[in-house]
Amino acid sequence: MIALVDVNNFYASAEVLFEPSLAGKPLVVLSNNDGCVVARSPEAKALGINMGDPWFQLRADAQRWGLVKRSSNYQLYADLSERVMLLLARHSLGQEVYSIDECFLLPPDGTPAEQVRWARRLKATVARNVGLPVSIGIAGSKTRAKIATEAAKKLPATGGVVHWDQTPEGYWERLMEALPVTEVWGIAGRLAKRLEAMGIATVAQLRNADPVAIRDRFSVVQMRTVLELNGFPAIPLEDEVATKQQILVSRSFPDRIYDPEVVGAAVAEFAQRASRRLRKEGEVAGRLTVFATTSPHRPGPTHHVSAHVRLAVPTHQPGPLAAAARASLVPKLLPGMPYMRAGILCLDLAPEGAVPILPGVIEQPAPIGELIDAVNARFGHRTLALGRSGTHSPAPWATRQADLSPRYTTDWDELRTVS
DNA sequence: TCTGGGGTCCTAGGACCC
DNA sequence: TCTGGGGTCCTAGGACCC
Repeated sequence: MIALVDVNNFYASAEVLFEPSLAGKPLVVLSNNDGCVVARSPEAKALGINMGDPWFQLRADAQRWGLVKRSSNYQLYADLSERVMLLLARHSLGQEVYSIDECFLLPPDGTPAEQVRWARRLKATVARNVGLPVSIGIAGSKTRAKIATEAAKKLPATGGVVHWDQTPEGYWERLMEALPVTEVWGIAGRLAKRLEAMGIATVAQLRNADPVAIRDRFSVVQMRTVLELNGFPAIPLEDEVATKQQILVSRSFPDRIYDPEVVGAAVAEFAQRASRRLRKEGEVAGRLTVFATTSPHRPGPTHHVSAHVRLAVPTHQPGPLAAAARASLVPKLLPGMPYMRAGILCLDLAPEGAVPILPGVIEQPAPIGELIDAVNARFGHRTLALGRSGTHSPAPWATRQADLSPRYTTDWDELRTVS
C-alpha cells in the first residue's frame, strides 16, 4: 500500500499559522510580482476564486468580499515543508517527497483499520508539532492514493483520512463514474480532449480502457495510469533523492525592460543564483540555455530569444556562468522590445570532479562563489555581487512583493514576538 | 496597467555507424 | 519496377505535475 500526505492549502495555511487572525477569512497567496493566485483558503475557494486567477481581475471585488492577499513567502514555506517532511519520514517505512506540500509514504503493514489508525496519529502529530493540517489517502497505487486524498480533503466526515479498502460497497465505483477524467493524476486538458474523442470522459471509463490500446494511442505513461487506476502499482515509490537533471532560474519582471544591457544584467544575476544552487547540489553544468521573452498576453510584436552555450569547462562558478549567459543573450536582443521575462537553464549536470579536465589546456575559474556566499551570509543578501548585476539598486528585475509576511522561522530579526 | 516558477518524462525524427 | 537492416545518440517539442 501507498499513502499520500498532502498539506491542505499549504501556502494559505502557512500564513494563517503565524497570523491566526486570518483564520476563517478568505485569503489568497499570490505568485511572484503579486501576479496571480497560487493558493487559496477554503473561504477564498468558496468565493469562486480559481488557481491562476490574475490579481488585477480580483482587486475590484476584494474589498467587498473582505479578501486578504499575501505575497508568496517561499523561505517560510520551504522551512515549514522541511519540518513536515522530516516528521513524516520518522513515522513511516519509506518516503518520496513529491513536491513542497506532498509526499508518498510506505505505511506499516497491517489491516486497513490499523493503517487508518496510523494515518490519524500521523495527522495529529503534524498538527501538534508543526501546526499544519494534512489530508491522507491510502491505496494500492499512487494514482488511487491521489484520488483517496482528494476524497479525504473534500469530505469532512472522513476526518481527513481515507483508505481505499475501507469504504462502503460501491463507493469508488460511483465516484469514478461521476468524476471527469481530468481529475486523474497525469491527465490534463490536451489528453482529456483526445480521450474524449475516443469516448472516454470519466475516470471509470479510463479505468476500463484497454491498457495496450492506450499505450499505442498515447504512451507508456498513460498506460501506467490505466494500470494504476485498476489497483496495479505501475509507478514505484522513488525512495532515493534523485539528483537534478536541470536547474532553472527565471523571473518575470515587474515592469517591461527595453534595454538589452539591463536584461543582460538580470540574467547575470540569475546565473549567480544558479551557481549557488549548483554548488548546493555538488554539481557542475556543461551547457546553458539563456532566454528572454516578451509578454504572451499583450498584442503587438513578440520576441522569444534563446541562446545555447556549451561550456568549454563544466563549472558551477558564478563568474563563467554569468559571463556566458550575458555574452550569448545580449547580442540577440532587440533594443526597444518590451522584455518581460528572462532566465537561465543549466543542463548536462554532472557531479563536481566527475568530468576530467585536461591539465594546462584551460585555466580553471577562481572559486569565488563560496566567498561571495560567505560575505552575503554575514552582511546580508546582495552585499557582494558580480559586476554589472550589482549596480542597479533596486534592480529593475527585482520582483514586487507588496504583502510579504515576515520570515518567521528563518531570520532572527523577523521572529514572531509575544507581548 | 496588471497574467509564476521550477521541474519531470516520453516520443519523434535526424544524423550517424557498420 | 526496383533501393537493407539494425542500432545509438542527440535534440526539440509536447505533455504533465505542483
